[in-house]
Amino acid sequence: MSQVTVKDVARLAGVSPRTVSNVVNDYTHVSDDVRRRVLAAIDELGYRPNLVARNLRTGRTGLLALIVPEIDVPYFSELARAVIDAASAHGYRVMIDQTGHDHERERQLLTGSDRTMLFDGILFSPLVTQDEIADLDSSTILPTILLGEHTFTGRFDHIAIDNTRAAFDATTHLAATGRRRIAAVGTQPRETYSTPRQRTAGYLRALDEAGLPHDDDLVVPAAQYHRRDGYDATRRLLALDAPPDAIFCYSDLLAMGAMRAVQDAGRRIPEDVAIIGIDDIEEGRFAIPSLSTVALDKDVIATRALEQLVRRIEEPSRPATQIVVPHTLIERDSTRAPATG
Amino acid sequence: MSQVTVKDVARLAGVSPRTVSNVVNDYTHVSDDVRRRVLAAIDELGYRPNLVARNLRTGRTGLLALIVPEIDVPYFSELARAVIDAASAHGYRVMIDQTGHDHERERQLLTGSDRTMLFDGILFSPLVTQDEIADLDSSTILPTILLGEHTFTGRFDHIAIDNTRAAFDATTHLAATGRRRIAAVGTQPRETYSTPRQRTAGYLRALDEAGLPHDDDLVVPAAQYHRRDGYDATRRLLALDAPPDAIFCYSDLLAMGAMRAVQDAGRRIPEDVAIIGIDDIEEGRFAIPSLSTVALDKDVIATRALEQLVRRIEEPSRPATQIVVPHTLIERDSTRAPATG
DNA sequence: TACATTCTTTGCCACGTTGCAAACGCGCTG
DNA sequence: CAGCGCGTTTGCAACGTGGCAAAGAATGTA
Repeated sequence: MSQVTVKDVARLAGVSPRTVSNVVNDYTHVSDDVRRRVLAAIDELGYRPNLVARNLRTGRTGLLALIVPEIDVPYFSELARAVIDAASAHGYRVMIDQTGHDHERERQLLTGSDRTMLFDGILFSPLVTQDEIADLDSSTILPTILLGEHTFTGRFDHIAIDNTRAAFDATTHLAATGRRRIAAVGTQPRETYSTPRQRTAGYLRALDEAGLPHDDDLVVPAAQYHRRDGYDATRRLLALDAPPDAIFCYSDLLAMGAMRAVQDAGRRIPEDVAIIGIDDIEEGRFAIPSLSTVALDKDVIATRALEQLVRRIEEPSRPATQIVVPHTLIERDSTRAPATG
Repeated sequence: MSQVTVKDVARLAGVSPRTVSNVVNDYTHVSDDVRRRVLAAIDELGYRPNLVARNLRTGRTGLLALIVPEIDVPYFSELARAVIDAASAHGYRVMIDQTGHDHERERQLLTGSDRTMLFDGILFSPLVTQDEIADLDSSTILPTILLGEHTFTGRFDHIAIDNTRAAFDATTHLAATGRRRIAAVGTQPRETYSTPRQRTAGYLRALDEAGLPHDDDLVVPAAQYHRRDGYDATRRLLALDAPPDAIFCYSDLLAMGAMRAVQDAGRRIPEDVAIIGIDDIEEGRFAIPSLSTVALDKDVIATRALEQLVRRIEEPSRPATQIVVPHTLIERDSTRAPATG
């Protein structure tokens, strides 16, 4: 456990500490002989560079922070996997923070008011905050990339999803299979959360274009996007005098709960009720029935996010950019057209 | 972005840098007047202590590494959530590395041969490595806690699960509901992986105690523990001349794939085939039918692991201990006794 | 008033590393 | 053989912080 330093290596190899550093950092002009001796000494002593010291000197830590609401929500764990892999390709490692849907905590994490100066950059996937972000002075915080929000303020780099369009596509798909009473699950009581707001907008527009009426009874909030919330919301929908024949859930996880609720109520999917989500989590592919969804390509999101972040770390003053990642409708068993139109 | 240091604060507050440090660290003997002035200066300049420098000085980083095979496997993402929360309670933050089932990478991560000296400790959940761990000299690496393995070598602190017993309980439960041909899914080609070996041992012992014969055809390997692996293994089982009437999967995720395969084959759960897993992931609670399982309490695992790790960080030379976390059989719909015994 | 005691504040230094630029050594050229 | 240039190695200093112990100020005691 005792720290072996460049000095120890230098002494053993019979060179200066500085030369050891040169070897470790692959400096060009090092003779083969010296390199061999130094490497042998490193090996013998089990020397490992102290990253903290190195980073104090260079100002880089090689660490990024990924901030998500909850890591055990499949969308975020799948995203985290992609992010960690993408970061690894750029030589970075990823620390994960959870906000637990807590506004104030999101803000703290983002401004670094507690987690100071230990990271080279931040990847932030805000579930809830929006206005707060706009208030922040982007020049005072670390290089930051926002993931998944759509409203672009010009202050932060942004890997966005076209939420409105995704919701529109999902709802239109349901209408195209002959559904007439299409419910939406996942609105939020707080108006400020932009993702659900955008999805609701897309849902309503799709109803308009399909010539279907709006029905407030069919638009149900979900406090968080857990299976349980989808389950509860769907039970409420099924208890209506005129229950829906299709449910568009604002996330796949909500949809998993919805599917369970429909089957618990003794109704069939998709014959009685069709269900579609957004995210394309692995779980939906193996669900019974398999879940139709709007796929967000997490690998593309992660790859683009890391390109942007690395670029911004190297050039902090560059103008903020926005990238919209395309999505794809994936039709599976949960929305197959029923035998009778 | 430019770094504000104690010196800047000291200059503005009209005190020495050292005094600023005293204020920041809540040193006892600081006059109220000075404290006020320093805090005001900190506020005005937006000073944030540089953790890298602090950590270089104190030798602590406040960072832990959590090493798992894949973060998007629900068991590990749920475990990660618990670990991050538990770490947070001790003032630590958690960096996550994925081994991707890669032996050599597990070894590298564990010995820190690349990730040098940046963490105060390691939480390591090895899916595969076992012998390698035994070879390591525990005194040369960071404080490390192993999660989930059972074989205790006395070299590392260990939060263990009684794998043998868990598998025994699961299999015995299937036998108790009248199943006669109980399959096991999840053995590994490589004999060295101890978790599957222990589970197989428990499975076989349960068969013995229930008076059921062993049948090699009913013991199926799964390369990794993904839904797809469970699906493929189960298809093979169902294609047997004498297919099983119950399947014990070595993880819930395997079981999710197994359930899908059974239903794709037009057979009913639990009437034709009962299925049980291990892990108690949230997904299984909402599956259709809901999945019986052996629950491993991830919060307890995480809490105990952090207690141990913090203790070891403070006292590196203390003897290694092992804690076995209890498990619980949870009966749900996937193993309800069929109407006819 | 002189001295002991306690409370505050400070200067110096080191943590382990790398940037900088100077120094060294060697072979080549004129 | 002097002089030059390139390849190689090195000493010094600094990144920003906190440990240490001593200096300085304030208070209490004889």
